[in-house]
Amino acid sequence: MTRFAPSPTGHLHIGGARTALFCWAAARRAGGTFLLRIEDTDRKRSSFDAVRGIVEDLAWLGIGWDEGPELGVDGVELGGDPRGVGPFFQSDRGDLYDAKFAELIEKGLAYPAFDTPEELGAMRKAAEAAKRSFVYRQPEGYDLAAALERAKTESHVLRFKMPAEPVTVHDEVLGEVTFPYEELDDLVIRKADGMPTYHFAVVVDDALMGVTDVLRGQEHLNNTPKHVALQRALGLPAPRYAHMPLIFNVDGTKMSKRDKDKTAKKAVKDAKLESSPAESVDGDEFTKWLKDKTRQLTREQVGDVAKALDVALPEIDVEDFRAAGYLPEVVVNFIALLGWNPGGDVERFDAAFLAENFGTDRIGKSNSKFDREKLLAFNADTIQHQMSDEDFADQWYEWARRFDERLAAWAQCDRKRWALAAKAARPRTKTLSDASGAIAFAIEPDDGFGYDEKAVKKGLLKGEPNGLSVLPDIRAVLEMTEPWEPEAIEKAIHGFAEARELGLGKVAAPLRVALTGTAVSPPLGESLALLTRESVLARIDRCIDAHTEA
RNA sequence: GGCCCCAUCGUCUAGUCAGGUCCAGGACACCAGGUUUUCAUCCUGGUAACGGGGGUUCGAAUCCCCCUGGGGUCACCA
Repeated sequence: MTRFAPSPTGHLHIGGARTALFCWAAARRAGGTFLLRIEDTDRKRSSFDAVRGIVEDLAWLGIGWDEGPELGVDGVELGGDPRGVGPFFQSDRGDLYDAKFAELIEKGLAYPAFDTPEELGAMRKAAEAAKRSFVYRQPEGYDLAAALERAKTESHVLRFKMPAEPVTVHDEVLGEVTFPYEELDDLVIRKADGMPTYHFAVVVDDALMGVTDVLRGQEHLNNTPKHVALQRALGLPAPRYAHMPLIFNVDGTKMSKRDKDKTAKKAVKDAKLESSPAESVDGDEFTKWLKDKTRQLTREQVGDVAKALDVALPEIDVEDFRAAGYLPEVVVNFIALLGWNPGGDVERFDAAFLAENFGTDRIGKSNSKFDREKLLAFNADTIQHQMSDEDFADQWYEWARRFDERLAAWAQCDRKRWALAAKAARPRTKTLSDASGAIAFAIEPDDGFGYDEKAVKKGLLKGEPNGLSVLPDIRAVLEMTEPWEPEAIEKAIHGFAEARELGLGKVAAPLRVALTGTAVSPPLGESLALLTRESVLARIDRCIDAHTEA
């Protein structure tokens, strides 16, 4: 029994996705159950929208939960509560926690505390000055009965009375780790608003839900002795723990939303912009944001700014990778490799392989850096070498429906042409979002593009005979070519080049300029077939017109 | 700063637990050639690492200690 327990305060971070993936894989490998629990005890920051987003991201990655909130994602119903261990939103579990609070108070292991934030701040400062950790302890001469009485009318928190002994944590990845009592404090277990803190809720819920294996990030290692102490105090079973290494940017910084603001700010400064390039960001906000290094725009706003400046933002959340056109199976493969590997030289595998081979014994101990270059290489390899044209056409279309409406509309109006576009684009695309670049010329109106100067010089004007002079003759051939399909067109062009004893480049180059305005396009047969014959002839005429005077 | 964790190519890592088969293997990136009508592919080759110092041992990337370096954590956030 494993669980993923996100706090719904934002999008699913790529690191969180890896945690979820490993929990899922561990359960699958063991023939166990994977459970989803929503840790929404921070009522100010939690939202159902965030739950929705996280759940959709998990589903996109192919990580389905056996037990948990019953939610439909893309028509698939997930979750359920066959054992009756729910509800799965911590905010709905108040009665369960209250019973445990009462139990601890009765045992004399929990007590109310009335310290103000100012008092606590002063204690922290004192600890810092004394060069030791801040550790809260029950004051000398504390009168529990009096405090309990006072707590009836006064705002307070409930603290756990930490037993005076060291705690050893048994970790599947790191081994035995012992924490001295001097580092473990009387932590808050119930906030002033009555909600349990994370430490308390996680211990109670894992036990009540029968969780046997907890896999989480190494940032939680220092929390674990607190959880273990709480389990002992409550007489609850302890799950097995496996703490995994963390993921950072290549430069060693944390992968955080802030990176996007940083990138956008740099782009704005490089472009020497003084006013907001995006409608969603008003002038005042823009100036403040630009001046203040720590200030952040919303996800949508940064996106708008970046779009206006045509810069790519670093992907941080699962949603970012999805929007950037990475395939879910590639993301799964890549993040699995950050901290786990099956041994030997194997590195390309799918979720099914993970489900069969995953084990905490092969989780690494050291942190890793997220190298987008390698992710991109995996994605390109998958698209170009492991996918069929049909499969690519479908996935690309699904992507466009969500992230590129104009492209989706174009795809919609002629499915046969879309299949051809996919065939032409697939061998030269690395991500679904860059795929449209290869066939963009076909979407433009016939007179909707300009001519690249270099391409014109080289493809049209240079040499003897020059490309421009070849155009009328190849036009005549194309006028007669039947059927208007890649193979026949290719054959006609080759035949023409041979008959005229011209190198193929001598024909291809001017055609590319005429049809795309550039020196680059997919193979000619496919490129021409993507356009109608009328379109091709019109573009050739326009090109001849445009360059004959010059 | 206290406590805790970690340490193999630029990056992800195999090898470490059971020391010799490792003058350290794979992948991405990079460099050089080649194939290709453009682009993208593809092929061949190459550069590149056991953080430092002490031990233990016939023998250490592998075991021990110290140092150095990196990271986590020290909330009424999770």
